[in-house]
Amino acid sequence: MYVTSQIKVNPVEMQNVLESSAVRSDEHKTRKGSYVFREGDDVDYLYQVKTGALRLTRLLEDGRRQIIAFGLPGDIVGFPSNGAYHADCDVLTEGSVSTLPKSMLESDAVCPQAQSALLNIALREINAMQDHFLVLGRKSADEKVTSFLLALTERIGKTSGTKTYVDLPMSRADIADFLGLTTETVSRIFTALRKAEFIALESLTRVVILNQSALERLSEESD
Amino acid sequence: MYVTSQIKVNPVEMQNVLESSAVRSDEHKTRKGSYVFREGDDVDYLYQVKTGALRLTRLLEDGRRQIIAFGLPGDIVGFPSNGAYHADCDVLTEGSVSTLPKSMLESDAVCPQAQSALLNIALREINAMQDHFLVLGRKSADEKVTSFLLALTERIGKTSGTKTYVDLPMSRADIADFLGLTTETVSRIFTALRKAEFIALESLTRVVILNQSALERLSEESD
DNA sequence: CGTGGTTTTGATAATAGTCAACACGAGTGG
DNA sequence: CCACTCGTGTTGACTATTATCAAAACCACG
Repeated sequence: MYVTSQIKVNPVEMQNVLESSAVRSDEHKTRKGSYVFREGDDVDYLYQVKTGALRLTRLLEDGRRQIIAFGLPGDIVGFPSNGAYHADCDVLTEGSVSTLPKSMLESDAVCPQAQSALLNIALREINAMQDHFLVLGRKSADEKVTSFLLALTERIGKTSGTKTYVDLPMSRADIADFLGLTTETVSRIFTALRKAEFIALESLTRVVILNQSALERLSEESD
Repeated sequence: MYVTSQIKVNPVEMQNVLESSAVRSDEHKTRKGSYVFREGDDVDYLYQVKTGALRLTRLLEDGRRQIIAFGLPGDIVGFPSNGAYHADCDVLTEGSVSTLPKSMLESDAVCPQAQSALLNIALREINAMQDHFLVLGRKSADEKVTSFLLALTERIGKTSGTKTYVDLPMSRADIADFLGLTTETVSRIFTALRKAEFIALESLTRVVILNQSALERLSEESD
């Protein structure tokens, strides 16, 4: 998951392509805090998130951390580079993933259909990552946080009656490491948004969207 | 081209796969300042840079600019999303590109070999972009500029006798927009590196690497 | 109810941005 | 061949934003 308002494609559709293909997809549970894979491990599977949330992390030698992406329902994670995973992946919220065999990636294509589907997923991933470049490179802290909240709401927000809210699967520190900020800055912006009554915090993790259009304006303010 | 020290893969190898495949690749010249394609255009071809340099740009509504990547010899640009290009691509230094028909991307695979090669290229692209996230999100201005110079030297640097140098195909503003900085900051860092005698500027665009190990240290300083 | 981790808040500092002036170089036309 | 101009790059003074460091508040959990 990236901060992006890309054209939505029905994820179910793609999922179907993958499942209808001769590739068996084997579902299993994810335990909070456990690792799905680690950087450098040989790639055995790709994973499609069914429920719950994953975190993809890379580290700089000195310990600085960048969260590459969050894995939310529908996302496919675990794209290899030279046969190995290139990020750590652990579980933020328990749920389940289905595995796709790595043979899908190989050139002696067991199933060209599946490979084509995968190429399209990879292309969409590239597009989303490019959007995230804009966020990381050119947006202010407020813009980053507000566009993050909006994108997350888009993906996993819920509506009950007239109220729209989103349960954050990740900590403030995770949000900071995803957006290239510090925990304190993220926290301060949450507070400011709360004081402006653009959002409310029903709990630490439940964000109620009170004024979506104000957030949208904030997320791309130019002045 | 991203700021990254990824494992090198022989680009010629991949090129061969693509050319040996039933896909004819048709070479043609690029004129400085002209556009190869624009954001939103329907994708007709992918382009592999033979010589010269391209620039891939995306804009925020308010005009802020982010350079997504530079296209240097060997790079493949023009990956579509939903059938359209998602960045502007213009020519920084005249040279030539070869075109690869978009049919390579399609599922009724004319040539599964080529599609598999393409998937691998896309996966490598994703990997390189993830590295760039670390640069954009977690590195200081000095680290950004020095790692950029090193990566560029790696890609298109030349050695004459004992001297290593690189001719920058892009302006200071381009570097700034690639790294999420301002022109002034990039310029100041160039000056500082020159004063520290880590680099020399033989001309505005020719950077001589005087102290590579110092630059390497700077590019990942932690303090 | 205490303990440990996360979040929030505050005070201060550092980094990079902004705005403005000046320098430099390439190309143009007198 | 020498101004002149335009675009790009550099430098300086100042400002703003965000990071840092430290403390307090809050929550979750045993």
